[in-house]
Amino acid sequence: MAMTRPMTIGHLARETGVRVETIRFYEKCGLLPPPARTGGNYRAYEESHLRRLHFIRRARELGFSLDQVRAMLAMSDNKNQSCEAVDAIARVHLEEVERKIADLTELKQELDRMVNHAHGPIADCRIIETLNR
Amino acid sequence: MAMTRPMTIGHLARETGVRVETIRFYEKCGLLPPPARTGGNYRAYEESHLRRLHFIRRARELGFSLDQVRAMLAMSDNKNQSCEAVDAIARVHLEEVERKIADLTELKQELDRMVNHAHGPIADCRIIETLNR
DNA sequence: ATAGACCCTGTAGTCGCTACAGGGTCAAGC
DNA sequence: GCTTGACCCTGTAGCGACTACAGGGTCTAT
Repeated sequence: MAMTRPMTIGHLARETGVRVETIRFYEKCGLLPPPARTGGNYRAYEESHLRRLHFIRRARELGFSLDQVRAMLAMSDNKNQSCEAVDAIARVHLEEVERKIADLTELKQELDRMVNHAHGPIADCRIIETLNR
Repeated sequence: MAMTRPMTIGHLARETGVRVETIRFYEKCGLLPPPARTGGNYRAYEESHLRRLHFIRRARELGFSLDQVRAMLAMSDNKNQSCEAVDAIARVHLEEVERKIADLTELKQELDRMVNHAHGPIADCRIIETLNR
């Protein structure tokens, strides 16, 4: 019988770009279901794990928190529900991102002002002066 | 003799907008020097602490890490040095901020694309689809 | 004398991993 | 059959920058 080797955690890691320790961490905190084990107690993954981990990785890249990812996964497992709840999560996250961009842009302006000045002795360092205001 | 009351940690907190616990935390990790103590073992702060804490707060608001703040404080204590090192820290930080803005802007575009689509059953939810790619 | 606001120390929790320590398993080469 | 080295296992501790207790003590006003 042709017995293809089980997919190990290392395979999954290389395939998805998620580190081995992180995969175990995702399992521990309930994001990735515990896979079957081989005789030697190695984790043996299936295609479904691969897909789920890809999903998690992509969502994380997009800055969703693990809680948000968890919620979205639960919804996508529940195929007959409406997509509104997922949309709501994405919208909240989008707002957070927009707020962060605005904050950082203000910050950048202030840092620009601080940095673009001549150097001298500490006593009249513009940066320290600015921070002391 | 007129004995003004010592400045308590609560005063310092109200004055600077830094929480009491955070002030103690800054002391523990060496950012704020340990003040004198009253008979009842309360911390009794001086003007210098107030100034230093203002500095820390401002730098934190501008997104400098505690390590960066520590370095800048050390330099500003050392008044006869040049200001170049402080400038270098600020420049590195500015670059980080710029990179973050760029990343978040890309992110926002992708989220915009995800969110601006009609709702339907989960089965053809654009968001989940996008995350599955 | 007592209530209530404030202060103290020390420890554990948050988030999302990362990095060990101290072992076991497996495939290939000799 | 034995060894080497790559891989896997569990469990725990660490990061940064706080935050939130628990279990006490102090100070001020009534």
